[in-house]
Amino acid sequence: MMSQDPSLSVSDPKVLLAALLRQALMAVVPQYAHLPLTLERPKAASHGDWASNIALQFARQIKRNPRELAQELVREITPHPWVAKVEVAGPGFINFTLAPAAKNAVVPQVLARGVRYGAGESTGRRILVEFVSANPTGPLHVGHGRGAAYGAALSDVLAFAGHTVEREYYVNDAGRQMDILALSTWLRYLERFGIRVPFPSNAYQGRYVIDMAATIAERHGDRFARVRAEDVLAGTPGEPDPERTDPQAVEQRERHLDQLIANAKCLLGEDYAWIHEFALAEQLGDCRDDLAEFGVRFDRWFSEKSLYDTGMVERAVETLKQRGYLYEQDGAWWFRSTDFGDDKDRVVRRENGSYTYFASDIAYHWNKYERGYDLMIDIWGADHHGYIPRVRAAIQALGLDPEKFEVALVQFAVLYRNGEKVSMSTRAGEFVTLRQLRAEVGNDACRFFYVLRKCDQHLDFDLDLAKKQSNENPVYYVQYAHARICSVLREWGGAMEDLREADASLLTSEPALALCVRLQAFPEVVQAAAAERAPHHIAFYLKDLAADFHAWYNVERILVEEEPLRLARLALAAAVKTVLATGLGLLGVSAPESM
RNA sequence: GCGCCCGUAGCUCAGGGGAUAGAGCGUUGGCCUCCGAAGCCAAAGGUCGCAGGUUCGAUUCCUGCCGGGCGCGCCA
Repeated sequence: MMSQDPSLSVSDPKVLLAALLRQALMAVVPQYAHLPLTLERPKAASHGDWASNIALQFARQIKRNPRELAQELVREITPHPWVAKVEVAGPGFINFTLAPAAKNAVVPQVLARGVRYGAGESTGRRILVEFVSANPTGPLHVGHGRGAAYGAALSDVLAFAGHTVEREYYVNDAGRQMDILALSTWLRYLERFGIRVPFPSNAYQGRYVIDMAATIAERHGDRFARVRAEDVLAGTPGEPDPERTDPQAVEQRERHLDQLIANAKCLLGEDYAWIHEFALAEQLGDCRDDLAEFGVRFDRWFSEKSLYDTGMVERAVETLKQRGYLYEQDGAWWFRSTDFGDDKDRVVRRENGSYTYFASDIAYHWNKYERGYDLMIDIWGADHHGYIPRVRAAIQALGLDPEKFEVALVQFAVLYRNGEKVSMSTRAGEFVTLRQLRAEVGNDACRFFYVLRKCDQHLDFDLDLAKKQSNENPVYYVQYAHARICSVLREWGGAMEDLREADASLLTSEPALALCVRLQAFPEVVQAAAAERAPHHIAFYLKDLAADFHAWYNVERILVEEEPLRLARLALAAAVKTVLATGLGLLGVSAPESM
């Protein structure tokens, strides 16, 4: 692992310093030389480029005065051309100041590795990321958009960090919600033929349902309309007063809807399945197209229905029963999730014999485990947080390792226009769709804004800011830096290959070296973003990188007369361009050559 | 009531057991004979919600409170 002679073949200053410190520890306190080392970038420039607090952290257990220990360690640190200064500061920090050569050495490294600069070595870990997984019962809205942007960016960051990542969308194609969609479509279709059944308040209100009904009518005429309104309504309790929100009224509305569904199935026979499938295909196709246009792709669309078809759901429930985690009460089968810390036990099989959503979800997660991943990350809306304990409980009850299961909760996104909240009501069908948002602000701004916050933070999405094509908009700020570099490279007109030979040691100004240090930090940022499941680190890094570039650009001319210096500066600019493009790519944002 | 998330500059937010707490926007003042001014530089702006605790050291960790958001179905 650690080189015996750190002066040889070290390309990363941090690795070098760690080795030097380790050697010093061996010399001073050999019995504690195994202690974990900490090296961090100090906030204040006067504290050097890297600082270690080991003397402070271990002074007590070594029973030494921290400053003295630090001084002794410093004396034992082997001189190295990359290290300009080592000093003890404050209560016992060891501050390292690097020589310019330790910083500008990053430029040829970036150019050599190109788009792979910053990529971690393959870990061999297989990670499954499941995200979006919205019911295909209507268009994706802005909340789904955030989950999509976060999941896609996280997946890409994990993959870039060295893991083997699969992206999956769980399609809820088997439940009651799909029946409600099929019913809604059919009722809208009947309306076209003058068969007036009052449209239930809890059915899908959206315009897209009417559109689907029109499509069916165009293709099949009145094939599904040979019924009478009274037959459709037969046996329904009717809808209570729309004003009523008491439990009885809510319950009656649901019964009303369920009876309509039952009647539809009965009246349509085989044709019901046709409408059901048509609606599913339409909505899923729409969703898929929407996400593809958004730059979000999946390796697998996993059907909930397939879990029933292959008997997985039944098998999962039976297994839990055999293991003694189920009991019968009120005609339903309950899972003892409280045995594993859940607030209450949960129904897996209803009184009427049908399985709950939870049952198929148990089967789904079991299936994921059987596929042998090292880690499974589910990305859910924050409103599902109460669901975590029961899924984890089921995993444990099946004898699976809960450590391999992780949930990232994504908080809501609230849109603001003209400084005011854009109101959204799912009930009235007045929600802003992801499509509308993308059309209004563009894919790049959407993707960037969505991942600008950590996922557990509420997101205020300022539409006006996202649309602005100016310096106020962070997306353009970063993209502008990229375009600006492309412009300079065009102006120069040479070949990238020539830049690999450039003498980066000529880069010695403070702004140029600061930029080099920023480039050096990129691999660390990638690793941190992956480990913390926090792609927003990439976004913030890109803003910092762009800022450092603009600052340098404004004080030093790149296309100077002297050939070696010109090539050195071009090489630095090209390295920045490479990392900007890589980082933007991880977030699904384009890196324009001009704008 | 219980659970989860959040309280950091006027606004939106990073950060996080250490040394003087950061960025963008907004405000104010500068910088284009010069590679893209969609840029840069500078100024101003803070009791890191409140109170205890742990620690050599807390804005960071723990507890309690206050404030905001979201959940708590034989829905998915």
